[in-house]
Amino acid sequence: MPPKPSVSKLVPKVPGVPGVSGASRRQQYSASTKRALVDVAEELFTDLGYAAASLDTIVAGARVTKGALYHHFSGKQALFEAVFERVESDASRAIQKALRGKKDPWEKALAGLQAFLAVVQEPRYRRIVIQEGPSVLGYERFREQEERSTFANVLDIVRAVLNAGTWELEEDMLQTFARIFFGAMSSAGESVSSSEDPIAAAERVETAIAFILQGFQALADADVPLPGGTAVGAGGDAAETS
Amino acid sequence: MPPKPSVSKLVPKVPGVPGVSGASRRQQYSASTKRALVDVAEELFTDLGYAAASLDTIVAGARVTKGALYHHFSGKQALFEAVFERVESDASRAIQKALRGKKDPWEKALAGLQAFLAVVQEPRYRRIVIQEGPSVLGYERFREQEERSTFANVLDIVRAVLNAGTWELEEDMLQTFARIFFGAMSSAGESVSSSEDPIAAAERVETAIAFILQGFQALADADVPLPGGTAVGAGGDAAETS
DNA sequence: TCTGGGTACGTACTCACGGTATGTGAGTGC
DNA sequence: GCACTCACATACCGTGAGTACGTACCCAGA
Repeated sequence: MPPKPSVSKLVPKVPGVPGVSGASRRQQYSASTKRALVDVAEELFTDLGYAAASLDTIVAGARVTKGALYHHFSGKQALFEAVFERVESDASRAIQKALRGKKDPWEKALAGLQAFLAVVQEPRYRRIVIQEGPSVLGYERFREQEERSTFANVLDIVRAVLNAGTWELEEDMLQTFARIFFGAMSSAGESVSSSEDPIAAAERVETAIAFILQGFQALADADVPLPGGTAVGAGGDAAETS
Repeated sequence: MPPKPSVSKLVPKVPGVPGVSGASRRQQYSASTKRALVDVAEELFTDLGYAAASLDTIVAGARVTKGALYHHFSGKQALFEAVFERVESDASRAIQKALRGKKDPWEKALAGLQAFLAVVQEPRYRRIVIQEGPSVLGYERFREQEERSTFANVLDIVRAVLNAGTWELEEDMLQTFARIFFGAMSSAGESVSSSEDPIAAAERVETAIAFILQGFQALADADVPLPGGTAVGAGGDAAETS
């Protein structure tokens, strides 16, 4: 049996401010419902997780039907990806904003660290990007996305800090350091936000990272080169305590 | 209609070595099918991921039915958890084995780092623990598990290294440092195993971490205290190149 | 040796959920 | 005013997790 006629429900969800929009009414409505879908999806994915957030619940929350959803997105994963990208780009912008104006690399690093720690404590970032991202998108796609947003910021900062030392790093090594710091801060951020005293925990993390950076500085001052070969062995000798 | 009688299929999957096992035949058979389920599940979860690995496929692979599965496990998630625990404990054992005999903290750290990097490149560890773990188990449960296995090793190493310096660290700070290193190495491990030249990438990671540890050592030698307060500000001053 | 009980499954089913096929009316360009 | 298409709504399907229930086999006790 074909679908019943049914009274029209195509009413504008948001009237659309007549300010700058040069799009037609149809386009405005369409964009509005699409945004509504992403909004609701973001909330439900954050609260329930990807698997537990059903499409029925999402479309109900956006007051549309699955037809609308599948018109705008190719499936559940694509919807998640849209949410993911928005959360990511928001995070990236927040970090860049914190970096604005900072010129000294160490100051920049500290500001970036604080901004990153703040971001990583947002429930939506934790859940959607860190927790569910890798398993829903697959690690490859996840990494691609990260690469050109939040991770790019970290790479920037690390580049600034390390090039401020006496060494000239090659790109691969820079990437490695950036990966290490990125992972360190992600993990630290998780532990901060799941701590019972997040403020104190955040301070500890800042202290720890700052300490590591201080170590860099000390090595730079002492003109210690980055060992390029196998491991620490070459210039490091058998290092006892002191 | 009630289920048809059906010919018996309860044949031993593994005859059971009569060596040490003091259990009855029934118990042996039971344990055998349970192990078979976990084996197949581990493989399928690793290859396909949690969501894409259906229970039907798993039980078919283990040549049993869902009845058997639900007799041994309360559900899909419980099965995953069993797999998770096994992978985790294997990893933990591998790391502990690498640490055996090492007395010098720095040597111990390097050995632990190498072992961890090796573990984190195993597909099953990457997929089941790092990738799917947090989203399937939920971050809390995931963390609990990690806390008493792989992370415990890292904490151990960090404790040894940091206490080898001139500082006496309080427990919270140790945990923070351990978290940071744990995250750093997880992330680094991921990047290593998804690199097109994993060996070179692993070397870079070792170099980077060793360099960070060298920084620690330099600070220890210079009797630099761990700043307890807010940030690096105090002793750091505006550090230009050199 | 027989028998009752409990363990270790097998079978058939339900229900929720992601995805699809198809219909339809409001906008839009002409 | 009219055809056409876009932006949805409706009804349906397949799959897969979980469940209810039945049964064969093992083992302990009499």
